[in-house]
Formats: sequence, C-alpha cells, structure tokens
Amino acid sequence: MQSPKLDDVAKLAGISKTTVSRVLNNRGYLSEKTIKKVYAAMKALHYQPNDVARQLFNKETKLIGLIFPTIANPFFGQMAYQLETRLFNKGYKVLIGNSKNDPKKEETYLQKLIANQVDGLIVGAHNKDIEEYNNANLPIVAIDRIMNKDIPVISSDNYDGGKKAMEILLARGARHIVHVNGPSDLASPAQERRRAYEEMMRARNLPAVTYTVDFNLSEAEKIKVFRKIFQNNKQVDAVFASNDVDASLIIKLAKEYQKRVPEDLLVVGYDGTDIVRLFKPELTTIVQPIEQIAEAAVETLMDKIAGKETPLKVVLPVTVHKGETA
Amino acid sequence: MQSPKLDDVAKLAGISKTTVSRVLNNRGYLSEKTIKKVYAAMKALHYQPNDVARQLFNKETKLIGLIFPTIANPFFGQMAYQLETRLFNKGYKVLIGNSKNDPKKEETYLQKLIANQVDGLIVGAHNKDIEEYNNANLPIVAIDRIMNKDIPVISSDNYDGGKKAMEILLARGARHIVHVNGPSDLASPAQERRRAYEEMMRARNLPAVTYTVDFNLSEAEKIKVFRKIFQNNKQVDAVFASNDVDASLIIKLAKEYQKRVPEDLLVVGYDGTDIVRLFKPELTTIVQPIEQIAEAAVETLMDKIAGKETPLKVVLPVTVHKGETA
DNA sequence: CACAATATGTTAACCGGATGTCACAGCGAG
DNA sequence: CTCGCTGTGACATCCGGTTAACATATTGTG
Repeated sequence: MQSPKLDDVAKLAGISKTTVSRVLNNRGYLSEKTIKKVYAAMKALHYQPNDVARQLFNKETKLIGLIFPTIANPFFGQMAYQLETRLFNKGYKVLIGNSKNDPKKEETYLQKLIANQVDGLIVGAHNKDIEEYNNANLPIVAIDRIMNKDIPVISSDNYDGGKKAMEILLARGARHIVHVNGPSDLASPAQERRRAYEEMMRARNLPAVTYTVDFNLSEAEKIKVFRKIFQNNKQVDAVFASNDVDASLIIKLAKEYQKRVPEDLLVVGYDGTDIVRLFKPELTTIVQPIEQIAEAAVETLMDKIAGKETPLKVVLPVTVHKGETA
Repeated sequence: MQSPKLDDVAKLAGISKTTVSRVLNNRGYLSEKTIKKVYAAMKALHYQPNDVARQLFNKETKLIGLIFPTIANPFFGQMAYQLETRLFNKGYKVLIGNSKNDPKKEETYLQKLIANQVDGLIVGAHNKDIEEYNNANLPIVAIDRIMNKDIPVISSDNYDGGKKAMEILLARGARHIVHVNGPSDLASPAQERRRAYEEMMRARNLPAVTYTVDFNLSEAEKIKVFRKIFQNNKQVDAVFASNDVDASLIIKLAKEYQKRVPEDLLVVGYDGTDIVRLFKPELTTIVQPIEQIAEAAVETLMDKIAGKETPLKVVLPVTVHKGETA
C-alpha cells in the first residue's frame, strides 16, 4: 500500500527506469508514444515523484524558511501571506516558524531549517544574540531587523514614518507627546522612529519621553507598562505608538484614565495593515508598504540565491492613514 | 566551502562514520570519550546533519502541511499560529500554503506537499472539488470543512453559534434579520449556522433571507453583494454575518445607507479572534475556540499518524463576545 | 583464565531518483 | 552501403546518512 516508485511506473509502461526519468526531466530523445505511455502509467498508479530523493541529489529543496515573531499578529500575518504568494509563484514552498517570546525557539528553528536544507531564509523575528545566523552559510534577507553586515535589510522608511507621525501630532497642538518603542538594544530600523521623535521634540524644547516594550511581551505585561504612561505623565496629550496593537491597548486604557480620544489624547499607531484599517478605521496610523517590502525581500533573496550582488539596504516609503484618533 | 558531512566529522574525530552515526542516534555501545570527541568535531566543523538524507531513509520528514485560504485573515492567522506552536512542540515543522481564490493553487499545493513527503496535512481551505485528497494516501485532518467520509472534521458548534447569534438579535427585538453565509454547495459545517438561522426564523414566521458570499471574494466584490442587503431589504434591522471581516464591511456600509449601528441595525459577527476583540471590541460576535480547535486538530492528526483510530468529528463549544453592535 | 559485556571498525546495502556512459536497433539521406 | 540521428535499455555511481552483519579489541568478573 505504499506509494509507487519510478520503477513501478517503468514496469507498468513496459520500459526502463531511465526512460521514465528522461520523460520526467525532459532530457534526451523521446518519442511521443513513450511519453504518453509514461504519463498514462503515472496516472494509473497515482505516481508522485519523491521530492526528497530529488532534493538530496540536486542539493536544492525549493524551500524557503520564514522566521517571524508570530503570524497571529496581522502585520506579520499579512507579510507572511505576501511572501508566500510571491515565493509560490517562483516555485518555492514556505516553511514557517514563529519565534515569539523565545530566543531558544528561534535558535532551534534556525537549526531545523538549515538541517532541512532550505534554499534561503527571510527573517523578521525580534530576538537578540542569535549566533547561528553568522555561521549559517545560507542566503538570508532580514525584514526590519539589522542582523550583521552581510545580511540585507528590507524596511520601510522608519525615520520618515516617525516624522510624519510627529507632524500630525504637533499640527494638532500636542505638546506632551509620549513615544512607545522596542528595546533600544535590539538592533532594528524601527529605532529610527525614536530618533525622529526625539529630534523633533528637542527642536521644540519639549521633553522626550520614550517607553520601551518588548514586542514579545504578553498583553498583560504591556498594559502594565502603558499604565505608567498615564500615571507618570498627567499632562500627556498624545502618544506615538510603535504598532497598532499597542495603540489600541493605549486607547482602551485611556478611557480608564478619563482621557477621551482624540479630545484629550491623540494617538498615532504604526503598521496600518488591511485588518486594522478595516476593523479600526478611526485609528490614525503610519502605513507600512507590506506588499512592496515583501516584493523587495523576495527579489533580494532570489538574487542572493542566484549568487548576484544585492544592496544591503532597501528602504521603502510609508504613507499615512488619517483616522480620527489624531 | 560546502557544508561538512558525516565523513568529515568522523575523520576529524579519528573514528568511523558508523560510530558518529551511532552517537547522533544514540544507538549501541558508546564511551563518554568518543561521544565527546564527536561533539567536539561537530562543533569545530559547524556540522549540521542533512535532514533530507535522513528523511529519504527514514521515510519520515517531520513535516506537516497546512493549507488555508489566507493567513492574512486573522482567524486563519491565529489558527496557523496555534497549530504551528503545538506541532513545533511535537517535533514537527510546518509547510504552509495559502490557497485563496484558487482551486488550482490548492491542487498544486497539495501535490507539492505530497511530493515533499509531508507526514500529515491540516486543511482549512475553502475550495470545492479537489479530487486529489481522495488519492492522497496520507493522514489528513480538516478544520471547518467536510472533505470525505474518511477525513476527520474539527469544528466549533456551528449550530449553537447560529442559535446564540439569533437569540441575541431576537431578544433585542430584531425581526428583519438577514444572514450572510458561504455558498451552500460548499460542504462546510458553517452551513449549520444557516440551518439554525432558518429554523429560528421559520419558527417565528419570519422570512429567512440568506446572502451568499464566497469567502474567497475580494473586498470590492463582497461589498457589491452587501449593498444588495440594504437595497433589497429596506426594513432590515439586523445582520448575522458569517465572519467578523464581513460584519465590519457591513457596518461600514450601513453608514452609507443612513443606518446607525446598533440603533437602526444590529450586527453579530463570527470568529471573535483576539485581534477583532482588541481592535473592534464593540462588535458583538460568536467566538470560536481557536486554541481548542488547534489542539484537537493536532491531537487527531498525531493519532492518525500513529495509526490509531480517531473520531470522524470533533465539535467544540462557542462563546459569545458581547459588544455594542447587538 | 575464560567468558561476557563494552566499545569500535569495516563493508555493504539501502532510501528514490538523476545522470553519465555504452550499447544497440531502426531509419532516412547521401 | 554507410553515416548519423533518433529512441531506448542496462548499469553504475552519486546525493548523505542509516543500519545490519560481522570482526576485533579492550575491559571486567567470577
């Protein structure tokens, strides 16, 4: 009851294994008659070539590994979807790993993917100090994360995103603006938003207050941090959040502290996925060009796999989704 | 510059290939000394065993294929995340495929996954008439989709979900309730919601009006259908939607037709993902127990892989998230 | 000292398919 | 008739690791 092999097909078609392989791979001289016989036999047996055997011989798996914090988050979910679609069109399959909360998981994932001989890797996970990437003799592309000098980083224009968010808030008269960002020791281009925030505050002689939440924190833990925003900054009149999930949590919390949005508190989010724009159109947010990022990541990875030179940095423009929260 | 092999490790450790393999697989008699030597050599060479070669010999890949319409949708994104997490803990990797809009893509995906020798499959895609599943001599579990008599279906209690939604709407005095569901020729347990809807309407001598939208339709196409709800049912005072995305679209449209939610129009959604409850807490929705579904799907699949008998149907309870839209 | 248990090596087959080399038959063209 | 192209087969080797069979060397134990 086990699956048929090349030999079985050959026998049924009354020809040799070699010729069947020739048909499958379109090599050498072949007559119409044999080709038809082979396909008929394959159909009759429901023959599916064993890719594992091919992969071993060809040293190419047509597999790409994806490592993200969690595809349950709409930003990464949408990103993974876009990447998968594009990779599929190029004949690749996608092995996905969620590393959230767990550098160890990221590490074992990386090992497993390498062991599984993936042809390349696209990484958007948020953990620190993963040594293995350096020894991974493998085409890698990073999304919104700086890994090492050899790995290309695809990201949106985080500085401009920060600037745009701040311009909106300042134009609406906010002065006590609080910023939320990831840990500053995590090398991520998202730190550029912080730079934009701090520079623009400083230029106006306003105090810059940045709260740090690790992306991997649980909702409860994040809320703990966000409470401090309200408790320690009575005058706060605006928040520039590092993503839309955080922005939503902050808006939820605002009610508890008797702050109406947007009357008493302006909020700008970040990411602007389709899902947020559908579910929470009132949220003003900086929209990352997910499709373009995915496109650039795949193209860059394909180039690396092909052995071509690639830019080490691709920066794509952001846009603004104007809602009512700012 | 290519990756080291078992033989290289053996040479460096000054022992034979066989012994290294023994160390790796923990078989036969081994001395502490050799074990250490082997690990030292592996570390020195950055040796990673080639799983493809192992897979070929063992006829087991530790790969599970996932086929969903699109993980960009929060329901499937969260589901995929939960599945992946559980499968990872059991030593499996996950190959993911988004089949949206495209029966052909589902078919080629299925073929590719089979060719890649996945050990099992979890399918939640929404296409019709995919023959290949029948010949796929492979452990398969379906989520919210009826495939054939041999494939177990994991789903939430759709009839009860429909009933709960209707009870909410009827209790709030709605009488002209419109239902949105998937195509009735698609064999899905979600049709049970429609049955609950129609039975409860009929029991009250109310006209049952069900609109059909294929899950795979684009937003623009869906909106076209939803407009008809308002155009053809001037008296409509409630909508029971088949998912939260559709519910959101309908709420958006309601404004255009001068219907306030919930004063003029009640809306109940379906799925109740974490993301919706965060971004749109005001939406009343039937919450599917995603974690439990994922758990049951993985357990069932593991049993099938182990050759055990499994139930052909697992039904899990739904709950209600009470917002303000109904 | 003999015997069993422990530790390691050698060799070869195997997983399923790809590929290169030879051999050989049929057939049309020159 | 011979050359060269077309079509097919037989065989061996390779990909990288696993495993069974068998041999051998080193210990420890009664």
